Amino acid sequence: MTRPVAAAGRQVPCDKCPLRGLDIFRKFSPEELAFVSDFKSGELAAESGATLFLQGTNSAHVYTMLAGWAFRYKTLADGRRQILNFVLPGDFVGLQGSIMNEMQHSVETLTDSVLCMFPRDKLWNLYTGFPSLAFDVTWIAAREEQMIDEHLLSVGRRSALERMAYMLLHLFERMEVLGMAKGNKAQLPLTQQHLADTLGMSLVHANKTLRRLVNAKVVRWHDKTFEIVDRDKLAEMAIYEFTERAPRPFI
Amino acid sequence: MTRPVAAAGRQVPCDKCPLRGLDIFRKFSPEELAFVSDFKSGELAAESGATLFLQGTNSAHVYTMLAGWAFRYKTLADGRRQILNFVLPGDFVGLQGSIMNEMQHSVETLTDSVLCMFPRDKLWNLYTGFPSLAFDVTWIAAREEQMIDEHLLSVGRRSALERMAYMLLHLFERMEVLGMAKGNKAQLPLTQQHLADTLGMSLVHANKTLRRLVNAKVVRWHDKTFEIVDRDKLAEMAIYEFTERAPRPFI
DNA sequence: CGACTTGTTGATGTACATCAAGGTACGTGG
DNA sequence: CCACGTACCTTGATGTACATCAACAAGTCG
Repeated sequence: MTRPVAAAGRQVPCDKCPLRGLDIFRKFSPEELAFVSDFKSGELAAESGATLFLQGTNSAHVYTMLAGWAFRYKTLADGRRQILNFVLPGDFVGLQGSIMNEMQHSVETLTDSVLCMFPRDKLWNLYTGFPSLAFDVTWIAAREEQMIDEHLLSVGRRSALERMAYMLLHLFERMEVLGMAKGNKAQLPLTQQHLADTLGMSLVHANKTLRRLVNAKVVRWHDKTFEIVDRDKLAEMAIYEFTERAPRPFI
Repeated sequence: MTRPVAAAGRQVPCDKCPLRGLDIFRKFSPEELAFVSDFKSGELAAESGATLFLQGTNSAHVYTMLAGWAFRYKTLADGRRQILNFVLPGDFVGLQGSIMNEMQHSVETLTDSVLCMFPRDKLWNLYTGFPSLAFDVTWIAAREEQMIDEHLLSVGRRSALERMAYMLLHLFERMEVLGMAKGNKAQLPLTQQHLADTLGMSLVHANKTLRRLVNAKVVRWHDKTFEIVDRDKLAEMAIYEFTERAPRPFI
């Protein structure tokens, strides 16, 4: 289940970061870029299934996902698991553990992944030296909260079918802006068990709900290839409300 | 339903803020206090049932709750409502709308309330001038996320009875640290409809679930007075895991 | 080759929603 | 004062969306 995590030396310099080019990220000034490059202490290569953080512990590092998928989750004492959100390239991991003292959730990789490491004790330098970056950090925390809010609405008030439709569309749109989708297709490295634990339903019911979407010719999903066949219908089934994803406003 | 909101002139100076004394808040330096005093542009007196923010709009202000209760919620197009969290004294309201461009949730008061107003366009001064306060803002965002995470776990994976027990205990503990509880009693300004919309269940089922807790002599609740009769049993039913609530670590 | 993971489907049970009705307490205007 | 409306709480009857149990199929990996 939990496999070891290997730390690797530094490889991708921040000015060559492949994510920077995407227009969902604002442009950094040379000074910001220099600071971030210095802030970054290395890279972490984790294989699929690795536990990056464990509920109740703390860590000396914050990470950003450079390449790969992970998920945040919480468990109850008897093993019931709730997946809170998925971590895609560009997302923070472990911020909560650096701001508070202790992580209240766990994080596990879904694929072989590479993460950028930032030492926790230098986070304070970011706040004192680069308010624009500090604002970015808050922005990221607010966006994460926004996603969980919507997810909570789903689990609390949407039916299983609506929830499933919403989550698939939501994930697909996140992948699209990252350039991880090709047309209406994308690689989703999830099992149905992950989907079930995300949507707060049983594995069997997740399967049957997904089948309904497939039978209705709204989506396709074979091996790890996911395809949206009828996007409008999917959005309608999801009671989806489009929300603008503006890049953060300052400088 | 939605009643008007009245803005009042400034009344409570920050150095006399009744919340400051609570030990869940760190002490401010004189400089920080002076900045916050200047940042605060006035107070807002809202009566019970007032809509402070509406999903999809934005606002020129951020608020902190000075006295009173409110709740954050989202609705689906057909009216289904999910309450995301409750706002108690000391909590931020509307931060998301100031960091992002638009609020993705609504906020409504549960009681007559007084809020401190802070103009959105001066939030940036806080980041440039007072990194310690900027860090506080991020800390608050992280704490809010932590609460929603736990709530999502509840709605997704706890049974109705467990959820009810968890929420009552959680709210009671939040009130305790704010000095709003007397022994095992506290004033909860909620209706069962609010509880149902918080816990993602129907009003009828919320009533029956609550009755079960009352019949088991675990809690009492008459008029708006809530009482915990058997705290250990309530915690056990909630699958409650105690989490340290340390004040924020820096300075 | 068996052992394991992942997906699939039907049968059965149950936790929940929905519907319906009635109760108390409050207000209002007559 | 009563009649009326409204907000909130309560309880029983019925329906259904979901969970659980069980079995099997296909792929993969040692």
